[in-house]
Amino acid sequence: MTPTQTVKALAALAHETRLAVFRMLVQAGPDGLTPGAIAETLGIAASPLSFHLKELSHAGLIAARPDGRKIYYSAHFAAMNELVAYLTDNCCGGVTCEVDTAISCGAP
Amino acid sequence: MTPTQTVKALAALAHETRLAVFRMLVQAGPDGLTPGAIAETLGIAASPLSFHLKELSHAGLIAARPDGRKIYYSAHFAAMNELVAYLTDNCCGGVTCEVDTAISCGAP
DNA sequence: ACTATAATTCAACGATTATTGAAATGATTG
DNA sequence: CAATCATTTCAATAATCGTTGAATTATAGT
Repeated sequence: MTPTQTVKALAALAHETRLAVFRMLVQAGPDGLTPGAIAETLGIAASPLSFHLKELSHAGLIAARPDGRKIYYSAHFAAMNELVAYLTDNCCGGVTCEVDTAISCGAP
Repeated sequence: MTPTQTVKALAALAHETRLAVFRMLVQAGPDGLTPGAIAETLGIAASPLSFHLKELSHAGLIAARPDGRKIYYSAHFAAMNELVAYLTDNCCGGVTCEVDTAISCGAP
């Protein structure tokens, strides 16, 4: 993961609505949720949600899976994992520092 | 950690220079680094670095420890830990999902 | 006290980002 | 094929963020 990609991902999460959306998707698991369901739960309009989903998608943090006229968005757990790993990489120079950032979600 | 605090922390990290600074401090460990050392390594001017250090500090991600006319900045590992925990909280609804986000840095 | 060093502060300009509501796309249903 | 539902796109406005360079504080050494 390049610094630029990491900055993109962090910027995507650095917004109250998008952070809430991402957490919803993380908690929802691999099946994901539709924009309609998210909008209803968070009480926001469809238009801004679509904008935020695109931001998260662009940052590689979520994936879209069309199904009929619905679209299921789900968290991209590998990307989340890499993001965390990037932040904690070579923590304390690798000395006197135990880091465990393994995150295993979704696919077995 | 509140959503607002989390957004602040993520926004602080969502910048190329600040991300590089934070990673330097994470790798440097509890002793930290001075702005002078950071500025020289990253090849940036003192003024913008000071601005970015303040941002990181405001977000609670780093701490300042004055020593004479130098100031040592160090990563606040607990905050990093909480940030990661917030992102992965209740991952997949806690079902069929193994998450381990323990990060132990600094003090033995 | 005087000078040099370490770091911060300030104001102003330019650039990026978020929000709004209306209109458009695309796919099912009757 | 027309109606409807889910979602996206668009343009304009408002708000926020980052950079610059000069001026400022505070400490250390002579």
